[in-house]
Amino acid sequence: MGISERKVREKEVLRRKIIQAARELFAEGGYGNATLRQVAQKIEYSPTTIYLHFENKAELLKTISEETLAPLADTFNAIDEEFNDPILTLKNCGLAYVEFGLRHPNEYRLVFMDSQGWNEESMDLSEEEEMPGQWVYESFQILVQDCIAQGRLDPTDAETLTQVLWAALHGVVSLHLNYTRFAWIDQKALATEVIDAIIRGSGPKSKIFD
Amino acid sequence: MGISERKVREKEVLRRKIIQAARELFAEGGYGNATLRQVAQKIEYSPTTIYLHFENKAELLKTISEETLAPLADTFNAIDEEFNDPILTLKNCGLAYVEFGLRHPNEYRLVFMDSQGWNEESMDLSEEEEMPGQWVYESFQILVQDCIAQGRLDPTDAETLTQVLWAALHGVVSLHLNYTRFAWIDQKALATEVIDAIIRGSGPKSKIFD
DNA sequence: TCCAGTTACTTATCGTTGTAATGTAAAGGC
DNA sequence: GCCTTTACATTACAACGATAAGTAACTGGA
Repeated sequence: MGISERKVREKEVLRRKIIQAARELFAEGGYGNATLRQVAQKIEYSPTTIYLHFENKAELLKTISEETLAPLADTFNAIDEEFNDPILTLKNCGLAYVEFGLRHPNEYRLVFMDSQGWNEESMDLSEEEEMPGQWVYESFQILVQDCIAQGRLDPTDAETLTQVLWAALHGVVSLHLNYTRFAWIDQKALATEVIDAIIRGSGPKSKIFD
Repeated sequence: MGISERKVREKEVLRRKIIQAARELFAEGGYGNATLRQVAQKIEYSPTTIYLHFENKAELLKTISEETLAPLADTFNAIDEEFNDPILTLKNCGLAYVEFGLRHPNEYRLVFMDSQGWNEESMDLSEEEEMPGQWVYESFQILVQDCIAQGRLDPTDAETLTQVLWAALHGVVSLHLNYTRFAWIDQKALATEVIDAIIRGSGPKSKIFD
């Protein structure tokens, strides 16, 4: 019964074409400026065809954003294997996070800044379901716990420290995306300094991190 | 010639009515969900009348947001006078910033997160004009410089430290607004810890801040 | 081989949005 | 008393996301 499988494959191909076209338009003009009609025109299908593959515009964009953001998890894993030191891993993951966010501004916006559009009503995240991008928090939490377990960070509260760290890193990306023309110091230097300051400020009292 | 002055006054009254109505709708359903037609209906004028007072929807919302955010400057000044200690002032201004952002989520979003919509094209911020909300940075910069001047913070780079601090504080607000149902620790505790960690991590080596 | 049903689309359409062009009634100035 | 300006309303438009109603091709069973 290879025919129906070919159909499934072909359907998947069109789905990929939609995603690809949307991704490009989306990257050019940003989230709000991309329209379904433009996407449709780019792939030479009618606008309504998109609705056969995605519930609505929000779901299409959500799909794209999550797909784009997924590789960050791999990057985290690669860093984890490269460095044996948990503090160094934490630092480099933080840097990677910021760099990644700035390299994918539209997707970052959608997942970490614009979730208003689909978090409550249009998308139906049932009560305790995870918000998109929330796995980033959990990744950092594990790293922080590692640091505490090795006595490299103050063991009072892993949760608090993780939230502090994520907030600070997100702040760097978020402000950069918003104030693109502001006289920021070098982004990598800023990210580094943010992480270092927090790690220094959260280290065990007896031992100064260098 | 009191007649034309009355006219000006009446025009100002209508402008205030528009702003007030828009502010309410805006606060209820958020930025994107408020429509000019709803605003018009609320004040019992035609939709196009709004265009006699504001260039477009973006300018109306920008006006509202900046008006809402303005009192924060007064709060900063009040804090500055209440505490003589620059570190304490910095800490409390940071806390006030976070609290303010969370109390005015829509306006905060517009100024500090959604500026994409009007920063480059639709609004004409000529080359070196300030972005809205940028004064916050300058306020913090002055406070950081005060701390450095008194030897309470590491004097290497006021600019870097200010950016670190602002990014971290913004991150707290921004993430809270985006992940409203996330299991955040108490917002005030988080903000406090963010500021403390950074101040601790940026203090002069000889002296531990308490 | 025929035909009912499904699949994968398109076309036509709806309601809503921001906004521009045009119309209009009242008031002010000469 | 006429002309212009002011301060609105009315009408209209293009574009949007989304739905409903077609339609042509293909499929599977009798």
